[in-house]
Amino acid sequence: MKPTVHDIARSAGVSLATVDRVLNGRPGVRSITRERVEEAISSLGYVRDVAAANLAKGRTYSFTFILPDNDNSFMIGLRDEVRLAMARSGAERVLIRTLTVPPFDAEALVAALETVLEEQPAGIAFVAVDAPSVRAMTQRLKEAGVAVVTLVSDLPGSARDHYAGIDNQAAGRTAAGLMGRFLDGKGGRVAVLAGSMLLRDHRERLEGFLSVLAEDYPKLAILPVMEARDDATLAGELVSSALARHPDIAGIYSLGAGNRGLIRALRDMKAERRPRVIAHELTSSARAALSEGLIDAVLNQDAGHEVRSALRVLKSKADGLSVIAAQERIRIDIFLKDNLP
Amino acid sequence: MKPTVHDIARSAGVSLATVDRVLNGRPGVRSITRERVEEAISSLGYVRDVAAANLAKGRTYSFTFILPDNDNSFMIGLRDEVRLAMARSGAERVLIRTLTVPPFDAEALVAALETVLEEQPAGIAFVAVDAPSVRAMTQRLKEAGVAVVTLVSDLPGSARDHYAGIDNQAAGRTAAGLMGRFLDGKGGRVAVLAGSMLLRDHRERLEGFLSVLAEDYPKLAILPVMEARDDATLAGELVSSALARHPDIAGIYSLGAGNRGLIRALRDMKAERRPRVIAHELTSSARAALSEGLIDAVLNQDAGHEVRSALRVLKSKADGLSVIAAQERIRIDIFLKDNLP
DNA sequence: CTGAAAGCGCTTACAG
DNA sequence: CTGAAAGCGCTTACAG
Repeated sequence: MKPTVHDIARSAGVSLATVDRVLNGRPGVRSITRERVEEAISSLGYVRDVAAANLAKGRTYSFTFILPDNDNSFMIGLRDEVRLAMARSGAERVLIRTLTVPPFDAEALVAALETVLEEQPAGIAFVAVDAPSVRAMTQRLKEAGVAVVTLVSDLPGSARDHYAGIDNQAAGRTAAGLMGRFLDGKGGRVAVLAGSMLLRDHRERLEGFLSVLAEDYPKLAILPVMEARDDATLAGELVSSALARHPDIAGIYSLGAGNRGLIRALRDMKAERRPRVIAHELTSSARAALSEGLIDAVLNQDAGHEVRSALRVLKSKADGLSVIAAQERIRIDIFLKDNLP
Repeated sequence: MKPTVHDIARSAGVSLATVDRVLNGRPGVRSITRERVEEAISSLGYVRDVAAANLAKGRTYSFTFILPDNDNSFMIGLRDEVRLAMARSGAERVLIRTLTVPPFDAEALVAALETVLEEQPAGIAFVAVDAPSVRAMTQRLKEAGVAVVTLVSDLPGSARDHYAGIDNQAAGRTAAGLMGRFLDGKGGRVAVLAGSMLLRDHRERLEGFLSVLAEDYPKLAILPVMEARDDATLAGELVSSALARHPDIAGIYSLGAGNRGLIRALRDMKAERRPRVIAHELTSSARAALSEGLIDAVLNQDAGHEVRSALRVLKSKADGLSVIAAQERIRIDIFLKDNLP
């Protein structure tokens, strides 16, 4: 049978309270006693029953998610997933709070984190804005013993415990690998539609995309990046005018949001003139465009997975447990019309 | 505060034991009493604390995994993942047993299931062999109240609770969608290398592949399917001779195991003559071939995810809980050399 | 510095 | 048909 605290107490000749003190690294135990207990723990091969511990502690994990109030489909979906997690969380002694902040606003994010810190939650997940002030704040959170997970957008080099999101460089490289093979034997120009170069994930995708094209497909000519600020109308205009100016555009990589405008521009073209198109995020309009054949491939990050993973990691960190790395890796899903879920 | 059994007992004016009987649908409660308790449960919005219940029950879930003793990389990896899960399971009152059986052998599988049934486990996961006897056995397992999950290979139309594996039809379609786009503007023949048409997953992949090629890329000519029985040597010979006979082979879809032989044949060719190649399962040799540029894309099922998902589902079913469908969908991973994990 | 006792939310014999 | 009491594995005041 699995050994329990009782077995350890008996074997070490101490009381339950002392076992508990040693188990949880609490002070007030003579080192001789501590050693006796530790000896018993390891010789019996004790592993703590976390569920029982939490029950006894009457512990409810309180976690806060800070999400930008962006109104694009992806962020809406992300907020929905957090809401779903909140609904499920009751059964698992987890209390999730949500805070929304204006997007891309480091000051607002820092202010929100400050507020949350005062509530002393067990953990925080937030969509990072890449700024020194956010890094400094993250450091303070960690010093206060709060588990910190960045969600969707990372803060590399900061003190955060974990990043729940995709590798955007790899996503860009993958898009290039696909595009290069799609256009192999055809040639032509490649257009890139981005949201904003101020966004770290967009920059990283672009970087990955360009580096692979340059290295593996040098014959493909790349047009200057168009920035549509994740705005569908602007995206549509930019794409239409680029297509008008360069009739030899053979491929388009849309690495940001606002795909509805892109799709409209594509639909306006003659079918046989349409370029190969790779876009991000499987929104309902992207899904429709895939089925219709307007978009060839969609790279997707699963918001549900990201939220569940963030939660699992927060819980593990709050318990001081380790995570299963392979399980928490957020993958880049690639969808063609043929493998739509 | 979350209501507990005590609150219900007080509110309904009964004892804890009676609350428990109603909660667990056990007999021996007058219907008037039962109604009073149910009234209290719903009016207080009670949700049971599963962790506490399991602690009280002293319950250990016992699950059995039945795995074929195939020696290809994928099956070896699958068995490794089950072993990892066993190592982790101690902490969660889960006991996992493993049984290996000869592959593709319905009788052996049925015999193994029979043995396992006598041990009355809470649940069973097995790599299905598609046969009526296995279906009948599955039915008996369910009648005995055992949770049943098929792993990697499904048994459609049977009584199993869940399938933890990919949609192989969709995988074949996806391969075709990629291949069609890779060869668009080039033309040529497409060769298909399979393990055995007796394997349901191979048949389904082929079916998906052929249907999309026929519908969307009618200009691509498809050579008769080669069956290499998942044997690397045979695969190498078949591919080499096909390439010799048909110098215009522009694409190869390898939908089974035994890719080492295929890779050898590819390496022997002049680089500029090499076809586009799509294969299955990210084994170490496939990974190397991707990096080397011998293989263009690998469709992969993550054995670790499949095992963890199977376990989660078995646990939920054993507890009579529902599962998060989106979380348990096993995705078809697509790897280029650019997004290798 | 250490221990006895009560309690977390549930279940389980046992008694009536 | 119903209930009082003990117990699952841990933690937490409180007392000494």
